[in-house]
Amino acid sequence: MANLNASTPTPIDLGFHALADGTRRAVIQRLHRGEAAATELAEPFDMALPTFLKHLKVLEAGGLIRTRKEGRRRICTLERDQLAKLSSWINDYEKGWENRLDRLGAFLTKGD
Amino acid sequence: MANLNASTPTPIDLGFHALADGTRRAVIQRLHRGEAAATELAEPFDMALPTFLKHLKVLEAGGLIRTRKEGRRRICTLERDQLAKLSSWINDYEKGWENRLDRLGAFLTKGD
DNA sequence: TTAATACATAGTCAAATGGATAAGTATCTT
DNA sequence: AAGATACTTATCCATTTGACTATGTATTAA
Repeated sequence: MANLNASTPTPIDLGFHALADGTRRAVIQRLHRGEAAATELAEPFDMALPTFLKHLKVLEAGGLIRTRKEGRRRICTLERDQLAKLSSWINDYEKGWENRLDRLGAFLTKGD
Repeated sequence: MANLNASTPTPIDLGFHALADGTRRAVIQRLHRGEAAATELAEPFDMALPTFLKHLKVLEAGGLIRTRKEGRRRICTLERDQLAKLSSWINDYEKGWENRLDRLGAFLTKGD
């Protein structure tokens, strides 16, 4: 039977999921030194390119990177804000704040 | 075909994986206020007990909780060190340090 | 000592994950 | 204009995940 309680994963679910893999963490490390295109990022890994691109999508879904198209290249940059949020989840264990800040964020951006 | 490159997940893989689920994060929140038995922890969740116990195992595999048996109850306590390590992975992006500190830790505890 | 409590184990199942290959499109470069 | 480059999309496959039910075991309580 399918999971009837299934709800879409939250951004924080997706963020931590993205961090739960060595390849993806290595990409994050690399991007700390500046943005790069997909194939450049893929180069150190012994993995088919479509497989690697899936990792990039997981990172993007987790809000950890942003990507844009430049000509035929897809440039990836680190989203330091999301890294900070995930770190805060761990450290700010007054988790009431988490929800209040989330609602505040939703309020402040509701016009987008 | 099976993945021939498959290697066992690292502790940090398991740690972040454990954090990538709302039920498990709620358990962590709860344990910040003190240890508790499995069934007590399960009580707020609309989920069969064996399902919940699997979440506890994922938390334990991720090093985020420790458990012990007290009579028929299984008591769970938070492993703040592992939370700190995962947070550090995010914040200390001079990742050379990660490995050096791991080796230092191994050295300092090698007599245990 | 019987019954209730608190797990523990085993097995099933659908969906997601992480890998692959093959073939298509879009953008430079020559 | 043709070829090379850099993705992109589609499909496939084994394993893992996260849910369930059913049943077994070990403590405690009556």
